[in-house]
Amino acid sequence: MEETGRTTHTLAALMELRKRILNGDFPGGTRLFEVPLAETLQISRTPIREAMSRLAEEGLLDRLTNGGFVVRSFTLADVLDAIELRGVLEGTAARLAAERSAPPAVLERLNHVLLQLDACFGRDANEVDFEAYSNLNGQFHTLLVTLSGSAVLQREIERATRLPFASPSAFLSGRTNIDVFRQSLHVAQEQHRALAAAIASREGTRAEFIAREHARIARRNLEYVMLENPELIISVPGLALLNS
Amino acid sequence: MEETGRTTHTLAALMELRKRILNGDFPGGTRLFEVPLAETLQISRTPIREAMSRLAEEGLLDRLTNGGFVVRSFTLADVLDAIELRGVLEGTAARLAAERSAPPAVLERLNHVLLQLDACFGRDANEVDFEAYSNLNGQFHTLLVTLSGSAVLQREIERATRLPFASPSAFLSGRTNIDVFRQSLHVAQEQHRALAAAIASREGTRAEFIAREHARIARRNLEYVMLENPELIISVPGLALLNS
DNA sequence: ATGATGGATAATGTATACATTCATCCGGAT
DNA sequence: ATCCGGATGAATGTATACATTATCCATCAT
Repeated sequence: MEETGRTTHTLAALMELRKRILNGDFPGGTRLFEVPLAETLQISRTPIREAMSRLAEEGLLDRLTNGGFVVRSFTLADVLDAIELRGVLEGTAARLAAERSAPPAVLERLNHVLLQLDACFGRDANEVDFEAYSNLNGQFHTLLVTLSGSAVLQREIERATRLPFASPSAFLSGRTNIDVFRQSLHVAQEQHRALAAAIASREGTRAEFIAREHARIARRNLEYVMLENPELIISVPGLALLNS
Repeated sequence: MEETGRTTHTLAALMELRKRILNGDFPGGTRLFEVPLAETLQISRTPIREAMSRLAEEGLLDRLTNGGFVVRSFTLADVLDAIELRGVLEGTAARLAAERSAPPAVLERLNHVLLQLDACFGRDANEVDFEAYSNLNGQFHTLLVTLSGSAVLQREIERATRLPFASPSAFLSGRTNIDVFRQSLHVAQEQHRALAAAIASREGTRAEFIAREHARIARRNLEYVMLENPELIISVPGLALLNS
């Protein structure tokens, strides 16, 4: 066989199918058939099956009762619930981090990220290094989960945030560098600070609810997109698979 | 091929492997190899792979980076966290049920189950129809999730609850009809009543925290087993795969 | 002695032929 | 006209041969 970039056919199919699904090439509810996909991707049915199985694990496909897969379909309510769910889970991570003594070394790293996030803002309120912020924001959320000290929770949070629109950086991609989003970053960063402070001083309930509210920024951004700027839908990762 | 009871080899392998894992035949961390399993189960590697893929989806197996699967291993802390996580998720379901107007018809069904649960208790405090209670308890928890009206949440709760020791009926199997557990049912049922009342009167926060506390009955039962009655470990579904 | 190297072995990855199942439609009997 | 039943096709299920890769161990050079 030819080299396809030093990877297995399964992984190639996985990435290609994921890309197409997130891109909206297959509307929600579309059934994916092995044979045509195998022909399209020029590989056999075996790695296609394996890839679809993993996409079901990711939550992008649903298994049919009598075999086969369909693209999972998401209503706006589903996406809002997925965001709320992330808030609940991250809130739990924050609470546990506060209740159980979070390791000082990791807390230190969290504060370091906090300072770096501060540095993303310029003197002018509208001046923000969007790219750097997005990257550091991801680090902050990862550290928060680590701080909880719960492998089980970490696993489920990673799972829930694998749906791109439920990820903490859903509205932070380069493609969505938009006034409204940029301005929300000041609020978000203040929440980051409060969250770190609450964890450091063992205020579990405070930490939990700050994290929930923090996730709701994404909810507001989503509502803005849907109601006032629908042409942005295609710019937000994963929103292409919103149906109806 | 021979008939093996009107099902596919994949499903047969799935059920058999699940049974063996939950039974503790493969200690946590054991790597499962396709070839020996295929020989043992008298089928080819293909359905074995498919079955293992689904067990990874269930959270019983972990994928290795370079292919292959290992039995997931759980520490006591992991099990406690899984129970806490169920509490958090069911709490969220309860809160949403309260906040969003739960359909009266479903609320009615919840109250009906509540009455049936009451009927499981005899005049003597120690007299409980354990089997019926267990069954109705499952219905109650299912209805609670339905009441939330969130398909996304329902999906994740079903997922989290697929680990048997994190299920609402983990300590309610016929094999664990034990004084300590039986007595906890009175407290549990009082929480069921309070939960239904809180939802009916739209008290979201109250509902959320009752549900969390409700899950912690399982935590207490687990601690009892571990500390005071370790020989019961094998009687509680799934606890066999606790390691260390 | 130690580290690199290479090959044997054993595992998963892949293609493909064939089996089975399920839905659909057509035709005939009532 | 309607219902039942079998043919048909298209889909997944399964077995298996072969390809590829990873790992371990022996061996050699330093």
